[in-house]
Amino acid sequence: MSDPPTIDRSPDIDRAGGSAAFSPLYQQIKGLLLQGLDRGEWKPGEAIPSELELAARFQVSQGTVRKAIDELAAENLLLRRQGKGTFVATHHEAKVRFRFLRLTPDDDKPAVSGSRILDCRRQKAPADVAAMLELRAGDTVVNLRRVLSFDESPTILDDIWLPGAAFKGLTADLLAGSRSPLYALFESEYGVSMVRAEEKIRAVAASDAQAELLEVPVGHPLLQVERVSFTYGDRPMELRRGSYLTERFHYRNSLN
Amino acid sequence: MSDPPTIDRSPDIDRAGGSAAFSPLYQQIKGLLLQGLDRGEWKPGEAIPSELELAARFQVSQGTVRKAIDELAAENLLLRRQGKGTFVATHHEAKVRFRFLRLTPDDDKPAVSGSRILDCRRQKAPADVAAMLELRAGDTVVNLRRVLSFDESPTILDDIWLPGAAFKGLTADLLAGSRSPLYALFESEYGVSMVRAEEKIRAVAASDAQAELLEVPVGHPLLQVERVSFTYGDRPMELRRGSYLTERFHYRNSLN
DNA sequence: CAGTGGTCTAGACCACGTG
DNA sequence: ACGTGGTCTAGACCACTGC
Repeated sequence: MSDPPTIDRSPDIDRAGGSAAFSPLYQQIKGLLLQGLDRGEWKPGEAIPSELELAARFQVSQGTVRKAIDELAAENLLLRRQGKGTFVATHHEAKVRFRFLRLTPDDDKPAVSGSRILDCRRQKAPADVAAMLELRAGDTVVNLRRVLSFDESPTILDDIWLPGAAFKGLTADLLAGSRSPLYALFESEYGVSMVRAEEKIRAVAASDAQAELLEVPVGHPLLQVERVSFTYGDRPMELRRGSYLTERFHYRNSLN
Repeated sequence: MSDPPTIDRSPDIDRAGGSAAFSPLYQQIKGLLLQGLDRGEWKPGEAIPSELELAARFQVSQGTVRKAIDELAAENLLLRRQGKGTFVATHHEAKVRFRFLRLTPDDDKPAVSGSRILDCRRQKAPADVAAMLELRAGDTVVNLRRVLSFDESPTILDDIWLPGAAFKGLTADLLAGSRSPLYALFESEYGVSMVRAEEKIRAVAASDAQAELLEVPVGHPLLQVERVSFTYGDRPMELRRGSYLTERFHYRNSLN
């Protein structure tokens, strides 16, 4: 049944090169939990075992498991709900979605949104894309382009690149028939959970193509957001280049 | 000496309206520590008392103090240093500064920076500024405008508004003679610690005035960042409207 | 060596959600 | 009534810093 996984309880002796790498127990537990998440042992939205159960499985105290879970919850990988259990975060919840969707209406109106797929094709990765997704030159990628509209007016242009190996069978038709956000679909259909992202933001002038799609003059200022998204082992799984119209929307950010 | 401050240990009975507001002990301790920080009992850069000392003072266990400090450290108000103590965060450390300075060179070169003060005057707050700083219409504010250059080329235009009451005696001369970042100066000279900020980001076209100062054509795309910064009690203490040139720099952001 | 924060444990009890 | 996470405690020991 529960083979207690490999845990190193040695208190600092017997390590290569003196006091090299000291890893607290709870960090090791955290690592084991991360492996479980990565392996899909517990799926997004599901509950993980209770703290006492994990403590028994890993042969540590409840407090140690608790501290491991605390960190994963702080990183938004897990979600604690008192009285119910601890759940794997999922992009199907609005709360998680808002962490990645930073463009918001100036007046906080709801705004009806629509997505139009321009293109969805598999091809060899351009050099820059391959580098950012940590692929080998020539590996296959999926390139997806779309326009998002709010209240019928085109507002976001997305140019998305995904590793081909992980997203077999992703087609424009499949996307068109989906009402859920992209990351939710990645999660449910391809088992890829986006957990963290890095963005680089610039102001640029709209190109001819962009201008036409967004229905603004050429040269119109656009907010350009280049995002790399990561799954569980800090493995990059998406490169997204977004161009936003910011006349009635803005990108919100909090500095803590 | 140490009057143990008011702490409510009642376990949920005797509260108005049933199970209204339950506040754990460690949250109350956190509140007391926040008050101490706000009052300036411990200044930025200084150490706060040790966990054991605080536990004795507040009549709780070390673990409870620890949990309070953990949260304040997670919010970057305090900084723990093993073996040394727990310190009040300060904008004089590079680490803190980077949390608020998000514009970075595309190639991570150092880049020599310079600041030129355009203007620094006291005046009655415009309505929008008053609202965002939670001042009364007609209260005095300080308006500060400056250009920041990197490697001699003007890159950032700042239009900064501060509550006049808290920043008495702030002049262009004083600013010109300072080599430290603005927030470090606010901290040392005026006892105002910026702790958190909210930003709204847009792409806009450069106005005549902006174009001239940044040495670009009128209409050139600029990244416009409107920031409200807060001190300890979530009290807004600065409104900053920045316009950034993003040809050789970008605004970096992490989504967690 | 003393003092600080960091880890780990064990146990008691509370608050919440669901039967 | 039960199981979950949440709080609080007390004590032992470890790791880091500085005298």
